[in-house]
Amino acid sequence: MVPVSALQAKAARPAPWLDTIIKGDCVAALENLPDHSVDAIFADPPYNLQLGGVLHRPDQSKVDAVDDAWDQFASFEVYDAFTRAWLLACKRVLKPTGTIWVIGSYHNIFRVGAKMQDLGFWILNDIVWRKTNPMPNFKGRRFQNAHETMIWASPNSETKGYTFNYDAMKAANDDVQMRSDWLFPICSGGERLKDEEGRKVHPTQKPEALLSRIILSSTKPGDVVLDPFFGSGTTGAVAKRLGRHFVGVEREQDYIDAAQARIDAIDPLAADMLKPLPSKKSLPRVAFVSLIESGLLSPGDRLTSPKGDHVALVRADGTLVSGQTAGSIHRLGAQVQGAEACNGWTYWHYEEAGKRHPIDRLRGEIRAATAEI
Amino acid sequence: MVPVSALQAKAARPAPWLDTIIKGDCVAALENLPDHSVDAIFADPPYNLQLGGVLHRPDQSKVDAVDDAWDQFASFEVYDAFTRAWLLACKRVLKPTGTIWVIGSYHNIFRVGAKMQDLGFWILNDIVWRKTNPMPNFKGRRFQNAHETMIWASPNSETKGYTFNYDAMKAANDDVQMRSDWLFPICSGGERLKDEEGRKVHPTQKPEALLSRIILSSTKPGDVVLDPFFGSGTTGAVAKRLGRHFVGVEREQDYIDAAQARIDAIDPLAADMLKPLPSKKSLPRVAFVSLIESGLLSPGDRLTSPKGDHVALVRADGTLVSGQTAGSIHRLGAQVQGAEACNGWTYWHYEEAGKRHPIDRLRGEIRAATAEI
DNA sequence: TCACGGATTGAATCGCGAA
DNA sequence: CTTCGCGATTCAATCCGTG
Repeated sequence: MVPVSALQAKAARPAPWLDTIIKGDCVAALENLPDHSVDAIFADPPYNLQLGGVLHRPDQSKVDAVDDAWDQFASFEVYDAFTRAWLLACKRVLKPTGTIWVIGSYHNIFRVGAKMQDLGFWILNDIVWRKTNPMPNFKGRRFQNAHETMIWASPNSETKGYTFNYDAMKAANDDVQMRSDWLFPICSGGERLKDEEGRKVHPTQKPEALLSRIILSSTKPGDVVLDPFFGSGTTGAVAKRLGRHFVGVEREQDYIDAAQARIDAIDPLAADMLKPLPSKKSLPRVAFVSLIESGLLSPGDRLTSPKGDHVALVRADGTLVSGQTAGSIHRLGAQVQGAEACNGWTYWHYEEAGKRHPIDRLRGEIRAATAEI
Repeated sequence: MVPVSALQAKAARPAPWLDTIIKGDCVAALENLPDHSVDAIFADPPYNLQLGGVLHRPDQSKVDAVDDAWDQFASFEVYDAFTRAWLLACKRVLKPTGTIWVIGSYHNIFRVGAKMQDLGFWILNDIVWRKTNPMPNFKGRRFQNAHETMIWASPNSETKGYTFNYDAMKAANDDVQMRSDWLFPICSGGERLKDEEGRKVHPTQKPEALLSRIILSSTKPGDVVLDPFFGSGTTGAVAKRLGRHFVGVEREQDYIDAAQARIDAIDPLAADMLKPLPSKKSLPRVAFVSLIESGLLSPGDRLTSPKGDHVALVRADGTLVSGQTAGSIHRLGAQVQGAEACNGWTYWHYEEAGKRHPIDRLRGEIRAATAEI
């Protein structure tokens, strides 16, 4: 039997694979990770591009296409088997409350998405990355391919408990909900990793802005983000900067070297720059009765619906009464509307200086008086 | 043996299904159409939404969800079999030079796209319909689902000969290539079909603007457009207005009645409003030698590369000579650059008033002098 | 007739934790 | 395991009634 002290030491010691790049094939390498050990996954698998010959621009320059060995598959069947294998490995290491992001183009994303559904992943959104500066269609035979597609999914249809920083996304988007179409430039300029001869290190390096939104939307500080196709390490770089842990898997030593150097140069942001915008649910709970106890409301006070067409009286025990029926602020609000549910805090209003205000405002006063900094 | 005159009469008589709505299941109904008989297909199949209970808005009103019987499938397997069947039927009736459009959401589009690839369709683009006014995410648990996806494909990987009105799309897009992300409002207002009680006739009526861009981009006037899930008939209405023929297949009589009345009320646009923008390739061909024949160039004239670093002389037979080598404007242009191919019309320049101009300008003068209106 | 405000609505896989 | 209480949650556009 293992002594308790040893167990405690083990629990306290961080996993050896945390914040490292594991060299090897993604399915084999993931066997080093326990079940349900990562909070989020970003996967940028080979797109299985099926290119014909060499493509030239109108000025005769050659398009530097993705023709690397790792993007070559003999058939759809082979690609599907590959997809199934890495998705299963990812599903095993992903926490039930975690989520996975997969990016692809029309060459592969339909096969990947269908396989994800077959394996029980539950799609939460498909997100379109609209490129500000996509490559033109040189032959003029199709529309300019100006976007890529990401699938955001839960590992099963019991989607309870996954992280979505709704309020942060909304605040970042001028206080309206973040949409499923995102606009970003492709990775270029100083952000693009180059070797000594100025050649790009990786043909499909993803922009940090894209990973930043992904990580900020669906993980919390301290979470572990896995990237099974680590490449040039954008996921690791952004995770480190944003105070998240990363694990990368990559087969090619050149990519590993470049990614490691890149990540080593990253300074994480200060913790107070990463403090998540508190969701309303995470605010301390205030019982309605404490408004009475603190004197903000008194028994017998008159509350109304937003338009004043329903009236209720405050009782000393923190219930409301309206006509023959009494109940909590929520139940009575639902009842007078004939609705199944109601947020009593925003439904019931009190009057002050001739104006109606929701009692949520009084709750805010209590919270402010007891707030931590 | 059928007399020749009967064959001719048959050829002259339009097919009985042209510009009609065929009632019935799409696979069975398409058996009425011969092989390779339609130029384009727009398919808006059931999305297979898998909704939980009722969804309420923050104001407690109920969301009118798509819960029609035609969108119910027992499993992914059943949906896949359904998809395979109608795609095969479509593939048979589609001309080899025709193309197919399929629209869907993340619920079904990945399965549909994978099945299309399995059946040998060759994807030309995936197109994102970005909605200006999508429904919000009421619970704040996901990103606002603000787009749908369309797949544009050729029936096989020999994609030669399909219609893509590149220049018209480019001209319509402020003279830059049309991208793969399109912005349109959802169908509402006066365009949305309503019954006598003001209820929407069809839960998922598509906007005419969307079909208009599809038809204008990938068909020619007089082409036949098939819609195997005709619904409220947007495809037929837009096809008729744009001078294309349509065929619809629809199971529900209510939808057929509404669609037929809608189409009957459409006035086709005048033919000269539909004249396609001539693509550059379809402009009358001009032989280089005709520039000499018409006196715009003379034998012995000096042509240069765009930067003046290569020089060639015009010969009377319409070839160029540079140093030891001679050849067409295209071959010699490629040769002096060490390139495989070259557009000699834009590569070779003549000098006028101290400025260099491509000889394409002289070609333009010849075309203008012989142009039709 | 126009301006303004309130009501309605659209392909939606839409909560969480304590008891 | 289920049940139940708490209470969080919407954007753009059209339509309609009122002044």
